[in-house]
Parts: sequence; structure tokens; C-alpha cells
Amino acid sequence: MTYSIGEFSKIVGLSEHTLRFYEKEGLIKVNRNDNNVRIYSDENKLWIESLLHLKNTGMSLKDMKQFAMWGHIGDETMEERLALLKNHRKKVVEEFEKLRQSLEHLDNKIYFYENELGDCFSKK
Amino acid sequence: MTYSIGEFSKIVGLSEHTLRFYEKEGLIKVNRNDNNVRIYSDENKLWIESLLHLKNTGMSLKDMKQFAMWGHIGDETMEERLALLKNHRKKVVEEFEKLRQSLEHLDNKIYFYENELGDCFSKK
DNA sequence: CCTTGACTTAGAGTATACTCTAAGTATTAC
DNA sequence: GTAATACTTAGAGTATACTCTAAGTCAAGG
Repeated sequence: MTYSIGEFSKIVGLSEHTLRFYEKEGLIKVNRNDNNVRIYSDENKLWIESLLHLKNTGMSLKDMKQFAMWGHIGDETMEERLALLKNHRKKVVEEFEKLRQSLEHLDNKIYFYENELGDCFSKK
Repeated sequence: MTYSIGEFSKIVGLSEHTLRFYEKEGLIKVNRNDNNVRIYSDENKLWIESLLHLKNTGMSLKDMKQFAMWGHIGDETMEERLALLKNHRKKVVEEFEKLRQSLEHLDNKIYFYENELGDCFSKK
């Protein structure tokens, strides 16, 4: 399957502006037809979804750019990409643990407030 | 125990600039001595730590401001604060799950790269 | 007495990641 | 043939959360 920028925008949940911006930044390579119109493929879709996962873990555009650039070069950059991912993973695991702790703190706070207010006020 | 802004800055890991900024924004109320110098207390420390937990879970300054403002008003705003926390908790749980999934994705990616590169290249 | 550390207001600067506008052209679908 | 959708460059605008500078004052400690 192939998609126009408008269709692709809806599918991946990024605005056309953002898609062009990502392309300009080198995060994604997109084929064009004879009229210079962007033709997105399912491969592009997988790549964007992968990028969004990296973004979800807090990777900066700069690092995603580097990762994409290496990806476009080819197999000889696999080690670099692996190193980047492993390095990033460390930070994510730390962040994950911090978030877990802060969520626990939040739960304790909520528990405290509910006790203070008494059962009659506590909602589902 | 009480602390000057310099000491407190080191203890809580926020710059003096940021501490004054947070105060100006209404996130924290600080006592002053006769010379108008900020005197931070252990209570302030607990409060800041609480705020930083909320910040860790991605709460915006705007929401923290609202929460702090209600806190300063007193007990009659407990329900509002509880509602804000519960509402925020929902978002955090979603975010947490998203992060978990993205971390899983990252692990799969790393696993894939390590297989591609072969055992001789995989580092601890 | 002078260095250190505190205070003030007001506003400028930084970084990230978009987000949009302008102004003009081109192609496709009805 | 006109509306919708696409394209371009170049740059301006937005939001968040700091982060710092200027320019001046003030008070305590060695």
C-alpha cells in the first residue's frame, strides 16, 4: 500500500507539517512520484512507528536524527546504532524507575487525601 | 532546621534562580527573616520534594501552580486537590504503560541488532 | 572595610519541538 | 473549470520551563 501525505498524516497521527519537518530533518526518506508528490509506503509507516516509540522513551530529535542517518547509510553502521540504543536504554530504565516511584508517591498522596476526606467523599 | 537559599538550592537540586522563579509563580511559600532574607524550612523541603514527584510524572507548572494555590487556601480545597490528583493519575498510568511498551520495543530492537551483529560483537 | 551572599525588578535569552503563514505553482478528481 | 490536494522556500510564531543578566541595594562575618 502507498499513501499520500494527507492519508499518511491521519494514519500515523502526525500533521502534514510535522511529516515534512521530519523529512527535512532527515528522520525519514520518502519516495516521490513523477510529479514530485510524496508517496508513503508501509515501510515508512513501520519506520515512523519505530521513531515514535523512540520518541515516547524521551529520545531527542537530535538522537533520532543520528539514528536515522546511520540507518540510511546501511549495515556498516549497525554497531553505532546498537551502541546508541543501548546507551539510550540505560536512561530509559532509570526514567522508568523514577516514574514508577513518582506514581507510587502519587498513589500515597491520593490515599492520604481520601482518608482525610472520609469515605462519604471518596469516588469510585 | 532552616536553610538559606544557597544551602537549600544544593539540598533540593534546584538553582537559586529556579527557587525564586517557583516562589514567584506561587509554587512555594517561603518565610523571611527581619532582613527579608528567605528562610527555608524542612516543611519547604518536603513540599518541594512532593512537587518534584508531580513534575516527574509530567505535571505542568500550571497544574502544580493550581495545586499549590489550593494547598495554600486550606482544608476546604481538599476535594479539588484530590480530583486534580486523580485526574492526573489517570494520565500518568497511561503514560507509564506507553513507556513500558516503548521500552519493550527498544529491547526487541536491541535484541535484533545483537543477533544481526553476531555474538562476537555483543558487549555485556 | 571588603568580600560574600542575600535581595529587588524587569526583561532578555535558550532549548526543544513543533506549528503555521505567505505566496506562488502544479496536478488530479468531479 | 474549479475545488481539493499537493508542492516549494523561508521565515515567523508558540509553548514550556527555565536560565541568566543588569543594575542597584543591603547586612553579616572575619
